[in-house]
Amino acid sequence: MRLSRYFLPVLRDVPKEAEIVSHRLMLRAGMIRQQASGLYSWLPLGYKVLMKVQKIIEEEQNRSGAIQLLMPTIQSADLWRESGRYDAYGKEMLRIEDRHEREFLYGPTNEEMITDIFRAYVKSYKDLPLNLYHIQWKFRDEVRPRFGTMRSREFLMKDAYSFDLSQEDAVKAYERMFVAYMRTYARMGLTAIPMRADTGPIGGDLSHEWIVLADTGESAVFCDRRLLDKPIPGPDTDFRGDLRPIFEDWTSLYAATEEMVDMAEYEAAVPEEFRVSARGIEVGHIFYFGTKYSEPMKATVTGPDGKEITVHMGSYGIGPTRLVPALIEAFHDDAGIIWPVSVAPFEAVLINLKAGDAACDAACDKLCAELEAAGIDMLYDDRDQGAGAKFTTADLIGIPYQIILGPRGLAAGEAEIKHRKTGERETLPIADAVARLKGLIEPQRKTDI
RNA sequence: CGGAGUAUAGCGCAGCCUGGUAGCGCACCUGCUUCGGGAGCAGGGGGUCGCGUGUUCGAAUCACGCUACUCCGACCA
Repeated sequence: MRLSRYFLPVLRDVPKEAEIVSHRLMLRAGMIRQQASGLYSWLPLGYKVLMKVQKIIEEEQNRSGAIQLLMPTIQSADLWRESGRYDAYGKEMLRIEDRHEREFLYGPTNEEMITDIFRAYVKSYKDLPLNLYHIQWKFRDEVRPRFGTMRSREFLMKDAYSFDLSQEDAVKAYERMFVAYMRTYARMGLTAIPMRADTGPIGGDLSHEWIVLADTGESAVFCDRRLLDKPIPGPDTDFRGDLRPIFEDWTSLYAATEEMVDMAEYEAAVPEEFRVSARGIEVGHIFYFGTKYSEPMKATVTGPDGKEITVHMGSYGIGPTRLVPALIEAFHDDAGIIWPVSVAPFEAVLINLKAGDAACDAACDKLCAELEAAGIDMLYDDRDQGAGAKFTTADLIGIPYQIILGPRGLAAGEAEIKHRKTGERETLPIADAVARLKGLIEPQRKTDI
C-alpha cells in the first residue's frame, strides 16, 4: 500500500478529550474518529488492526470446535420478555420502536436469540455438544462511556454460546473455551490472566474473566506471579479430548478481581514473593449459567431414554474493539504504538527517503514489489516529505519493521532495517532485505503457536 | 445519575474580565530551495465564534435558557 494513496489522517496534536495513552494514540495514529459519546468510526488503519484481531479470534474459536454464524443487531422485545430480561436489563438497553409501534432493542448480548435458534432446530441429544458464535456489534447505553473504544457504547463482541446435555458436559464446553481464550490472547502477544469473576447480570455460577495487566486498567486484581509465565496450550491441543488438567493447572494458582477477592484467602494461597496486586483491563469473560435461559425459553432435546432434557448453557465473550486499545496499553512507548506482528496493520513499512528522486523511486518501487511478492503486508511511504516526518509517522503507527532506503544507501547497495520494538538497526545489502525481513516476520505471525 | 468543566478554522489554543465586526501555531493550496528524525522562504484559501432568546447604536465578549462533549464518583465485553 502506497502511503501517498492511503487514508491515514495522523494528528500532530493530541485531542484534548483523550486521557489514556491508548485513546490518544488511536486518535493520533488515525485509527478512529469519535462520532458521538461512545460511538466511533474505525478508520482504515484501525479497521485493519481490528480485522486482524477478529481473524485470530475466529481461527481459535473454529479450532476449538465452535461454529460461526451471524445474528442481527436489532432484536424483538418479545424474545427478551420470554427470559424476563426485557424488564430486568434496565436503561443500559437501547429500546427502539418501529413504524408499526412494535418494540425492538439494539442487542446488548444474544443469549435469547441464540436460544431461540437452538430450540427451533435442535431436538436430539445426538446433536450435542454444540457451540455457536458470532462477531457482531452490540450496544449498551453505558452511563459513562470513556477511554475511547475501551468503553464505548457500540462495540464489537465475539459471543459464543454452548449447549450441552448436562452440567458435566457443559463444564467441558467451558474448559474448551477457556483453552481457546488462552491461545487467542497468546497469539496476539498478550499476557492475559484468567481470574475468577463475578457473574453479573448474565447470571450463573462458574465464571472467569481475562485480565491484561496495565496501570490504566479499570479493575484492581490480585494474583500469583507464576501465572504470568505459565506456558500456553499449543496448537496440537486436542479439543475433543480431556482439557481438565489444563484448566486445573491454570486455575490452581490464585487470581481474582476486586469484586471477588478475599484478602485472607489470597494471602493464604499466595506466598508473599509471588503476590501481584495490580490494575488490569478485562478483555474477555466466560460464564456457565446452566438452564437460566433454556428453562424459561424451553430449549430442550430428547434424551436417549426418550425424555425431554433442558439443555445446559454457557456464554463466552471477547470484545475486539476493546482488545485493540488493550494491546496499545500493553505495547507502546513515548514515540507511539509498537504492534506485535500478528496484529500489526502492516508488517513492515518501506521508507523512501527521497521520494521524487528517479533512482531512489525506482529502487524502492522494485524492493516494495519484491517484499509484497514475498507475502509481507507492506506499507510504502512514498510521500514527498522529509525523512524526519516519515520516521515519526512510522514510529507513531507502530509498524514492527521499518526498511529504510535513500540515495546514500542506494549508492552503497545497502538498505537499513529498524526494529520498532528495540530500536535496533541493521544495515544489509538491498538484495538480502527480502529474505531477512521474511525471516524476522514469519515466526512472529504466530499462526501456529 | 450526583459533582466539576469545556465549546472560537481540520487539530491545539489566544481573544471574553474592561462590548467596537476575529487572531496565533500546526495542517491545507501555489511557487522556489530543500531532503537520514515532524525543513526554509514567499504568497494564498478557509470561521453561522455550539444553539436560542434577551440587553445594547453595536455581542465571540454581558444575562438567561438549551444542547453537545470531557473529567471525577456509583455500574459494565
